[in-house]
Amino acid sequence: MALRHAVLAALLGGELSGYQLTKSFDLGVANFWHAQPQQLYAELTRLEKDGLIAGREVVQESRPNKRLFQVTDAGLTELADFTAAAAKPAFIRDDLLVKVQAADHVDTEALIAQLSERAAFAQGKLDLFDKLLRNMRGERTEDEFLRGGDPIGPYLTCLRGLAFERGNRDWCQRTITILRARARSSQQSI
Amino acid sequence: MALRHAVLAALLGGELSGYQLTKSFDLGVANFWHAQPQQLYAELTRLEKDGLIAGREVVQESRPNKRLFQVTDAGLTELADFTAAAAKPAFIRDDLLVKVQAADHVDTEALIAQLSERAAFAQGKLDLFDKLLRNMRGERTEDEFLRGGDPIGPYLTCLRGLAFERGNRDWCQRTITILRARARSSQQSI
DNA sequence: CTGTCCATGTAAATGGTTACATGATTTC
DNA sequence: GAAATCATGTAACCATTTACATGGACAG
Repeated sequence: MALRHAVLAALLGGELSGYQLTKSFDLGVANFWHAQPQQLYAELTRLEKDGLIAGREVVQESRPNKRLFQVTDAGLTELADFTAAAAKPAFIRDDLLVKVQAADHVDTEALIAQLSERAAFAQGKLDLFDKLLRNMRGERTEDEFLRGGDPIGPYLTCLRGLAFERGNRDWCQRTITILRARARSSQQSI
Repeated sequence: MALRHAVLAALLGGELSGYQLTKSFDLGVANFWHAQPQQLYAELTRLEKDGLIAGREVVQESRPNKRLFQVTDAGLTELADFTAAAAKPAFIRDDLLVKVQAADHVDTEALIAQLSERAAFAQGKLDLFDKLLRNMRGERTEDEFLRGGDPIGPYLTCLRGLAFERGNRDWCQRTITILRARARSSQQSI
């Protein structure tokens, strides 16, 4: 049951509406978790019912009203308890890897197409994360920010997201190169 | 619905029993997917009913009988179709990252304890993957194996697993260092 | 004689995805 | 005039986890 804690963690930066939460969880800005809008709205309702967040209505004129939520003291306690408890290891679970696992038995071109797409996607996220990091640290160098910048949590998770996507991109590109080379040499031997 | 394809991909290497499948999916040997034993047994039943795998009973003396499964032609077709279809992007979903996201609001020591544990876990997987890779390529150098070794699929996914766990370990260690340094300097300023 | 490995499941509960629904406003 | 953005949900379905169950063989 970590979605609730992910939402709590996301709200620590300041109050947000369901819609704004949706945006951050969607664009991968919240690289520490991923969730559908429907899940978020449902979770917000539950969290408020349980008193872990408090919502306030904001009336708007030329757009629908919205509710902004912020973490309560009870919410902070809940997060502290969650942090103290043991974390389960995170496993990879990826369609694309399943396909590559079967590489010897499926069409190489189809595989390469998907790897390219994934590499491009990863590059997109890389660019985004890079921008976010620069934004967070402002004028400071990375070292300066890491030593005393504030808040540090989102910066650290963003660094993990960056490394993950870099790993993704590099592996995809390398795999493409390998598969292409093998395709060429097996053609020659026919 | 990719568990079925993960199972099919895992069976490509040769026929396996449910129990043997369990082992590989458990130990992270199948780094492309992760699943509980119960899920695997259920999926095997379904796959056999759908004719994508065929099982044969193996009678044993001093241990329970078992059923070995292998992929049928229909199963291979199914895998090919799956490979041709677009893959969804893989998202990180990790308890530990949620905790780090909240780093500014929770106990630093608890966080560091968890990061150390994760780093050790990642190191364990690194060692395992390294051994697996060496096993697969035998006498050959990595380059030789990548150029013509067989099967290549499992080798490629294992490389991804290796890179992922290396990323995990390095990030955990770096994060620990950063958090410790900050804890020290904030103590001095009190 | 206790614990681990082999071997296979069922049942209940929780978590996540997909499809559907609504309606005003601003931007192209 | 069409599409995207803001704003919030409900309902049905699928996937995953957790708990429970069984039983012989072998190692310490």
